[in-house]
Amino acid sequence: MRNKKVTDTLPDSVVIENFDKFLKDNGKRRTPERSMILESALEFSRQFTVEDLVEALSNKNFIVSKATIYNTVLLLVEAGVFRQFSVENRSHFERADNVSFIHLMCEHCGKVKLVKDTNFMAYMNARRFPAFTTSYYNFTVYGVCNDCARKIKQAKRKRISDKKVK
Amino acid sequence: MRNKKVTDTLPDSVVIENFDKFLKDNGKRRTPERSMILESALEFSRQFTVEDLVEALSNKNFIVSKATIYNTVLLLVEAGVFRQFSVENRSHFERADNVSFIHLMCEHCGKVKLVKDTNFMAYMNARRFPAFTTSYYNFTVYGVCNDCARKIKQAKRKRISDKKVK
DNA sequence: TTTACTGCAAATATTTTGCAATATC
DNA sequence: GATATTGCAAAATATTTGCAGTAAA
Repeated sequence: MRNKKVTDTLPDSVVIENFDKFLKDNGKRRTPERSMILESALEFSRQFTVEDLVEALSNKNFIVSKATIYNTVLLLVEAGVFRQFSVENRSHFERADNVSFIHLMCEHCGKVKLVKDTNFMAYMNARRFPAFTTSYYNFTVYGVCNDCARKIKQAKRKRISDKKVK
Repeated sequence: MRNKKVTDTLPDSVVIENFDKFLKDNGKRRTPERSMILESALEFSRQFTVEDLVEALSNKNFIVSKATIYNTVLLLVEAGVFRQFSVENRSHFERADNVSFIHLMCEHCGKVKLVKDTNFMAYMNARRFPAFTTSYYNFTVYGVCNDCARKIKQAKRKRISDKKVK
């Protein structure tokens, strides 16, 4: 049982195959834009926004219009490859095979760390709710990461010494 | 244990007092707009949007500008009375004392049901994460409520019979 | 050759901001 | 009376849409 992979994510190649299949099955086309966008999206280890994608693509000198990026990420969501959610009224995306991880979101820098908790997952996977059919769940813990805690403490110290100067 | 109130939240009067204290402590003023907005916000048993508030207030013939409503709900969040989150890139608000409930969100109608799970709460209250200081958490289960499941089934049946007619 | 896709620009929706008039403390 | 708050309108931000030209199948 040790280290039995519960939700380690699919290899990228499988994700790409799955998306190709989705396109074919739905009479949609495989275009260089779509391939590049998926490839770049998979390079994010965590979540990303449309803006992040624009930047990542432009760093590779691959210029794609925003309309196409929006179109494509929504297609990826439809295909079940990524999951869309909303943070501060902006769409974020993350691999659909990441969802059963606990998300630690830092309220200060916005970064998300994924944590696996097999006890919790086992419990939740077995859990049923009355009059409700579960499709997936998202567990996000909000707080402050140590990096930011340190910065906040330093800033506070500075503010106090500034006061003394006055 | 039976029928123990679903949400053991604070009484509204206490919430109002807390907000008043927050205003006083921060050199802010108590205005009729702020009082009415808080009162209306507390009448939502679950989450609500700014648009919901506009409607609720206008039903009471209390016309407040959107700018003031935005200003006030953000103040309520700052005061720790409500929590703000984002669904489909729109701000939603809910009482901060609701957060430790499991949220069952119907992907079809968007309604949220709160469920208490003492096992889960006890586990999470004790849970610590490395290099991270928790402030609160949100556990949302996405799926389809029975009401919507029924509607979807009916719609499907209709589609099939429509096809036969063709 | 058909028609799905791309990219641009315009449209939409939500939230934020600047500022004059007003009301609270 | 000083200044925080309100409301309006304009600005900012993210996303969606319409459409002409382009390219995948």
